[in-house]
Amino acid sequence: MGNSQRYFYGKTDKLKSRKIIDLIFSKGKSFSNFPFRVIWMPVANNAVLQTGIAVSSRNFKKAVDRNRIKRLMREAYRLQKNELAESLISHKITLAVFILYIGKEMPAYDVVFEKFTKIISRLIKITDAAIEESV
RNA sequence: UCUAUCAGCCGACCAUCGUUCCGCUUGCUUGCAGGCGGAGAGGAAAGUCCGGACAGCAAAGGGCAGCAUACCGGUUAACAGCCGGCGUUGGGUACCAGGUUCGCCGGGUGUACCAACAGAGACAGUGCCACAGAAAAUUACUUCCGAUGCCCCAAGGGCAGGUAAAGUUGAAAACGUGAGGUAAGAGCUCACGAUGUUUGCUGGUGACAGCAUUCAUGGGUAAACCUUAUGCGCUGUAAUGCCACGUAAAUCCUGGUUUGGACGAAUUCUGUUUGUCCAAAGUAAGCGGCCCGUUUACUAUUCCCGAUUUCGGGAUCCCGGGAAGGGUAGGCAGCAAGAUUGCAACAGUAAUGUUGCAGCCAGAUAAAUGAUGGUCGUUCCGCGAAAGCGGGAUUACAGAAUCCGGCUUAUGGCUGAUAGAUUUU
RNA sequence: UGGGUUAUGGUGUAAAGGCAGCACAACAGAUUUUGAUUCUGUUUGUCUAGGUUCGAAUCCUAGUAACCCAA
Repeated sequence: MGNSQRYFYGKTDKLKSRKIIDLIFSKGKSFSNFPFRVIWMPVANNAVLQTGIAVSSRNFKKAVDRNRIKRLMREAYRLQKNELAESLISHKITLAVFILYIGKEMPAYDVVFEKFTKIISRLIKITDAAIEESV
């Protein structure tokens, strides 16, 4: 790492393991910031921060719309997640996060971007608090 | 200009950041990070409605059941697709005769036009056809008649009986019109016509068409059962094979024979024990429904009880089958060169096929192909005589998931070709 | 990805091809000083589009929506 000016969201940064996803959904903690719902949990893993993204096919029947929303979410996350990663590195924990879109209408990119800034700052706050508790 | 059909295309470039795969390269922690280069959604990728390829079920046999298809010929790997033809129905148009209130009306025939057709069989059989109506398929309500027979008997009437021409109903009513015939009637007979059937001839590969002939005329429904013909074994790439990790080598249920023959061995030697092979029966499993047929297996240690050569019952071990349950959620192959794409020539009415040349064209797996800005192009709105200026949009339907051939459904705009209609010259 | 089932008033559910019912709900009226209960009446429907048939909720074809299963 150390090159924090660059904004990657590659293969290793994505949460792909079925095992961890099942674990996170059954035992992880969550909060909502409409139209998003965030599920997170500290997990022992090789990567510092892994994030998954999903849109319900119940709310969006067409694959085109689901892909569109996921692309917007990925873009917003990619540009803002470095702050969170740095905080995690300084605290020396690894985190798994899963973000769901629970709205029922197509979002605009500006709204998604603003919501993600709030989500990221809240995640940083929460992890700091958790570390202090455990210490 | 509009409509229909067919074919083609859906913005271009630059900058910044990013994404999946491949190749080269640098670094080391040997599978990760950086750099450079290349490739990266569709006509329907969709629905999953058909047909195949491919894989597994040992091999994929026969019959029944089940499912699908249904005019003919061609095409194809195959198809319920496609192409060409045949027939039926409807429309249009032309002609013919008729009626007319001169506006037109209904009928018949032909056709090189257009459209639709689940377009085999209702003369193999069974079922069904509400309400209405006499009657919905061997029937008779109102009628008509009562020649024949019987009764009252002058006329005439009644009954038995005959009849289905006329009437009403209905979606559908027992070939149509005319004449003969009769007691009244009836294809009962005849003429013309309609429809079907038998046989023959001609043309056509064939569906079929034309002509002659024979017999008939009792509706509809097979997207009711069914009959005939043809085809189909079942399951699907999350199939399947391999590697790694891990669990349960646990639990429950069930099966693990009999007879005969040949050859050999042992022995207490004409009887026992045992090995191999063959045959028959039996049991189990497979050929995913059933039957036939067929294939494979029937290898087993020790102990206890009854009985005491044989045998019966039970437990344990081993093997086969099944049930429920436990574990894994990682990787590789399948998996991207093919019924392939483009162009040309040839064969064919066409669908399509053959040959030649050139090309390699997505491969993800919580699932890549994106975001921002600018210029140009396209288009919309407003102002304006115009040049132009300002603002907006950059699009419809829609996102690969094993791969192909079709079908169906959703779809905005632009370009070209063909056909038709209208207007102007 | 592959396979299957269903669709009938606002809700739950019946109906051999022949008048589309039942219960609850809603609304109105009666009873009651008022409300509840009870009684009477009314409204609202075969998922959509074609086809077969004289006639379709039912049969056939295509579509739409909802649900379920395999791992």
